[in-house]
Amino acid sequence: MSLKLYNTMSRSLEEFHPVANNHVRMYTCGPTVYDHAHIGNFRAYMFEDLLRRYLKYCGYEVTHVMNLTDVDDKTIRACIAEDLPLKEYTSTYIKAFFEDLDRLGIERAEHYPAATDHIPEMIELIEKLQEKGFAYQSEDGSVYFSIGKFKDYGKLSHLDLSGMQSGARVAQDEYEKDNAADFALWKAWDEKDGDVAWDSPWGRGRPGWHIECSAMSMRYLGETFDIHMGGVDNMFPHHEDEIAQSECATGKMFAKYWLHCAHLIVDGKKMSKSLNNFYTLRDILDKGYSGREIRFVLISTHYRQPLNFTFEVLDSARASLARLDEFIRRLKELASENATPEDLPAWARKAEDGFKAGLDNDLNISGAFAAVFDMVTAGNRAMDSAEVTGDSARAILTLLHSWDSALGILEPPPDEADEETLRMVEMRQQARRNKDWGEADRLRDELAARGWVVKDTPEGPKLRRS
RNA sequence: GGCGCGGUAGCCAAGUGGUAAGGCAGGGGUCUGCAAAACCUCUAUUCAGCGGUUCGAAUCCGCUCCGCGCCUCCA
Repeated sequence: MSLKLYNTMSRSLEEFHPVANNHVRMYTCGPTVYDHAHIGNFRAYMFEDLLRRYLKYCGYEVTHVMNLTDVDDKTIRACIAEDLPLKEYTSTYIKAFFEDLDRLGIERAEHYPAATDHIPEMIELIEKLQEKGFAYQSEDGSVYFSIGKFKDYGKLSHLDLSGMQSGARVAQDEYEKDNAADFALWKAWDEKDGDVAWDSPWGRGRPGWHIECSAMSMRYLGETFDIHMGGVDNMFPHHEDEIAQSECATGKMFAKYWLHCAHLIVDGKKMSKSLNNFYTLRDILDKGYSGREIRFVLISTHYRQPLNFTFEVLDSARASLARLDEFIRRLKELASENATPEDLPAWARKAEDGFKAGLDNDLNISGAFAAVFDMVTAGNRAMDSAEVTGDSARAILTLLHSWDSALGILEPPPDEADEETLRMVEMRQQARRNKDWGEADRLRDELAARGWVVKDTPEGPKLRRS
C-alpha cells in the first residue's frame, strides 16, 4: 500500500515519491493578511494540514512553507485607509491568522515567510529572468514576464490562452504589456501606493504577486520541491505564473506534485457578503461552535469535492464527535498502563488497514472515517459484552492516538467537574438511594442547566459535558 | 463562449463495470426507577432525466436539465 495523490499537472492519480528519499518539501499558498481569513480559506489550510499530518503519519519528514502575502493592492489600500504603516496594519491580521490556526488544530508549518521580508530575493530572481530574456521593462518602470518566451505556459491549467484578449477586465494602466497575459514581476510605484515602496534596479516600486511564491519557495525549499498546494482558483493564473517564472529562471522542474482543493460553498451557494452567508472563523465560534467541531466539518469532505457548509452539518458533526468522545472515555476507564500492538483485537486491526487504505487513496477521508466508526461500533459491542481487556483497551487508545496525529480530531476535550457540581451529583445519589425520584430528577435537571449530563451506570453516576 | 468540478436516502458523504460504506436525523426493541450512553433492528429494488454499450452500469458513451468554479492577482 502506498500513498497516491491526484496531480493537477497530469490530471491523474500518481504514486507519491518524494524527490529526496524520506524528506517531503511542500509549499502552500497562504493568506493575504488584509482582513480575517474566512472559512473557505480555512478549508484549504485544513486540507493542507491533513496532507502534512498524514505524510508524517506515514513516516516522512516534512518541511512545509506557507507564505504570508503582506503587500498587494488590498493590504496597501487598507493600511492607507487606516493611516497605519503597512507592517503595523498587517501584523494584526497575521496574529489573528495564527490564533485561528490554533483554534482549528492546524499544525504550524516550518516557515511562514512574509513577502515584505524577502524583497531582495525577489529582485534577484527578477534580474535573473531579465538576464535570460524572459522579462522586459515597460515605460513606466514595471517589469513583466513575457509568456510568449515560455513554451510550456498553460501546462498546469490547460487553458487555451489564444482566445484571451485585452478586455474589460484588464486595467487601463496595463496597456504597456506586450501580451495581455503577460504578468507583472515588479510594479512601478503609483501614487495609490502611498509610501509602500522599495528601491530596485528598475526604480521604486513593489513586487508583483506571483514572484513572492517563487522566490520564497526557492529560498526555503530549493529550486525543485515535492508538493505545491492551494485552492483551485490559484491554479490560474497564480500557479501557472509561478511555474513560468521559476522554471525559466532555474531551467528545472519547479514542483513535482500540484494539489488543488475545491471551494467551500454555504447553503449550496458561493459565499459572499451580499448573500449574507459569508463567515470568518470567529463568526462561527461566536455562535457557540468549537474549533474542533468546525475542523470536523472542514476535514470530512474529500478535498476535491465542493464542500457545502451548513449549520445543520455542524450540528451533526457535534453529534458524531460526542459518539467518538464517549467511546474514547469508555476505553480510558478500562485501559491498563501499557500494551503492545499484539493486544489489538482483530476488529481493530481491520480498522487500521481501512484507515490507511482510505487516506492512501488521495486522502479519501470518508473511507478513513468509515474505518474509525466501524471500530467504534465493534469496540462498543465488545465492551458491552466485557470482551475487552485493559491491555486491549490501551492498545486501541494507542492506535487512536496515532490516527489522531493525522486527523487532529479524536482527543476529547477535558471535562473536569467543579466541586459544586460533584456535590449535586452526590445529593442526587442520596435521593436515589431513598427512592426520592422527584428530587433526583430535579437535581438532574439542575445539572443539565449547568451543562452536565449525568449517566447512571452500574459503576455509579458519570458526568459528561452536554 | 472556452475549460473544469459536481448532482447517490430527510441531511452530509464513500463507492468509477459485478449487484448501494460510514456519520447525523427518524421508527421499533434491549438495558434503566425514569433517563442518558451503548447495543440490536428498520429506513435508497435504487444512484438528476432520457437513450446507448455490456451477460451485467451509480460506475463507460451520447444528449438534456440543474448547481458550483476558473478564464489576469479570489483558498
